[in-house]
Amino acid sequence: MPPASRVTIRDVAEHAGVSVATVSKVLNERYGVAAATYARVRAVIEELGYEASLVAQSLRNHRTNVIGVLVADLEPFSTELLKGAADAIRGSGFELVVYSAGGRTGDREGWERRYLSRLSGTLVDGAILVTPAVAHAGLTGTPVVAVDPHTGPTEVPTIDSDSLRGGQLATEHLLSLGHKQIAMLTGRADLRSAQLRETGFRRALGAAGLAVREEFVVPGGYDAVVSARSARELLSRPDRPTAVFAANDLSAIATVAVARELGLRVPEDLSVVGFDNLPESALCTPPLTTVDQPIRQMGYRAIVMLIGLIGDPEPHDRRGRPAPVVQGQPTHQTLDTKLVVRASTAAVPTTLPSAS
Amino acid sequence: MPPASRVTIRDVAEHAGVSVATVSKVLNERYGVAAATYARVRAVIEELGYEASLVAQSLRNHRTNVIGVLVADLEPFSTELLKGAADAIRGSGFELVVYSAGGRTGDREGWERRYLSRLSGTLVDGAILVTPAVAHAGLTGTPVVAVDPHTGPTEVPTIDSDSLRGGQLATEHLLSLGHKQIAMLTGRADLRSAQLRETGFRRALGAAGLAVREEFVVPGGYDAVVSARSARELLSRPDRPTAVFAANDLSAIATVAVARELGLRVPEDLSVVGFDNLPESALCTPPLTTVDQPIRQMGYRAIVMLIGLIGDPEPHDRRGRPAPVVQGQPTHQTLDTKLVVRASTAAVPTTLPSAS
DNA sequence: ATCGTTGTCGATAACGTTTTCGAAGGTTAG
DNA sequence: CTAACCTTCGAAAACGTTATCGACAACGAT
Repeated sequence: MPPASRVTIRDVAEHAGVSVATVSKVLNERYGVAAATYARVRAVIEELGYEASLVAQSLRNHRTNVIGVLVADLEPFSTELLKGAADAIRGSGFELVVYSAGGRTGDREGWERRYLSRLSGTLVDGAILVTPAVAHAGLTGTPVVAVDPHTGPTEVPTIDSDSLRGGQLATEHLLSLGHKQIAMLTGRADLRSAQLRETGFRRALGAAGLAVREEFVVPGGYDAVVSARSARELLSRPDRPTAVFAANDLSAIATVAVARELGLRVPEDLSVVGFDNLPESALCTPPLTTVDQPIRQMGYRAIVMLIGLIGDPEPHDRRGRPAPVVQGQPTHQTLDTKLVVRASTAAVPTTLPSAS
Repeated sequence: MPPASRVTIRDVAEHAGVSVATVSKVLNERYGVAAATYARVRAVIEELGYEASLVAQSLRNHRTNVIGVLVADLEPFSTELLKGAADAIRGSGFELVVYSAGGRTGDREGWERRYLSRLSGTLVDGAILVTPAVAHAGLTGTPVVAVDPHTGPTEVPTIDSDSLRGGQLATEHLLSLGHKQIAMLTGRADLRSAQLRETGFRRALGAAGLAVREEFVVPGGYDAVVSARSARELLSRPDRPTAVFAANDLSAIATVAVARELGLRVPEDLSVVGFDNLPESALCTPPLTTVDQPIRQMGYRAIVMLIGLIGDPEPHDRRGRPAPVVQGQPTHQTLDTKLVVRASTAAVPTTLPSAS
């Protein structure tokens, strides 16, 4: 019982009276070891409690079996996504490292760039970028998939959801309730999803023959505190809107809080619809009408896609068996969004709230 | 621009006209390299965009700078803890791997055992066990700290919160509101925290001169679905309790849902107090009275303690400087709990609810 | 001149694996 | 009996680092 030094493949080899090469072969189920030897080595492995060093294997194999997830912060969206990723990782033979930048939103870009570059010669076989800010220019050959990517054209494999349609659904719902003065809290300006939700909003209004009042589309930044600030201004106006579409649930919840604080009842005096369908949005008061986005699914798909991109290690000589070559799955996936109506929206009051 | 093969320390050495030994020295800021050489090598590193291979370093140094967090599932508690851990990890030079067993609660013990054994010869320098089920018998010399550990005596360094006092606080709060028929949904039987919350409950009742009705303490398992089942039975009784103390917020929220479903109003007909103070417990309807447990803090402290246990790598020859030896910090920490009163509890109705 | 001393640097042996490739022995075919 | 093959195995070269330790030069002091 040597508690100090780890038991290595050499120890196993000596105890079994074979070479390390042979031990390695039985470990990897390679062809060319006699049944008797195989059994003996297996027994010694069991007896010594040997576990191969992942580090040494990685060095030799150029593959760590680790996937990195880069999130700016562990807010509800990332958290939910992480669950899906964890589901997908299970049994895949990969591990999950979580890189979180943490509170400081200022140097988000710098932080991402730094990690992206480190990513080159380092721990992970591939990475998932959650709501990334950077264009990830000149990446290092390490496979990457982005979830809800930044705006602008990108060659990076991507998972997102149908934000355009989602934005339309939300807005149409409000319109169908009779609302005409509808405001929007937009999302993080650098993300494509935010842009699309806003276009969805504008299109729906346009289709209904309504002009958008630019002073009614205010920044929310996918963030609770900036949303609260904008909501306060918006709802303090004498000609305040009767409904607001928030670009995500965090913003919507913040809006509800501000409304309550200003003495407005939701949904009687103000309808609010969010976007995301976080678990907490069903719990809050009132339960939030929102656009469902299959976040866990997105995390799951992202991992699956990434693993596909990483590919199998060369099957080598294990008695023939040509590599299956499963290439060719699509490199962009957009998942469906749908409206879920709960209690934060209601028909516009017949008596207009003091507007003209 | 060779996009294929990574740039290695040898490349840098050649470009700079020095040996790999020298490059390694400048990388690690070792003593004994001339200023001119240092600058030249640094320049080449920059130019080539060289990043040292963490894998090779790990192999050589016997240290991976990775910390593992083992969670059974990514429920709110683990998630919150993870945030604290992520905060603490930042700038520490370590990375965080998350191992999640996932839904399947059946083989929890088997899963833990498996990972614990793998942990021996593997990726991480240390690990954090969140609500572990196993005694982690004969661990491998890898430092480990447990958060909210299993019952029974344990030598493992531990972080938890004062569940005993928390249980008492919750119960005393209900008592002070005039409740006499108080039920409890217990937690996961294998966890010390669950046991202590129950003792706190019993002690408080005892101190108030009330006998505990054993049919009122029912299993909740820290789990929403088993709690819901127990709550349904409990609240269907003709002599149902007027208040219930749930061992965690998940159970409390489930109880509220069941109550609503049975036509009981919370808090008018039934008071509910939880335990954890999850973020969502402030959002739900009604906002939950609960015992606050500083979960993020616990995650933070766990990482700090673990890093302390791992210790600095030998400082070697970087020009003297004896190792500081920061040993001796306590190996068990119990954080304070406190009651936060919100809207799910109220005074017991003066007219008894049809009981004798 | 000679002898330490000091300052720089590089060859090299690890770290724990996996894979190649050739050697040794056994079997079968001619 | 020889040639060809197949099976089983081990020696050794990688993989990309870091630490040791000796070589070598320059220099001041005797």
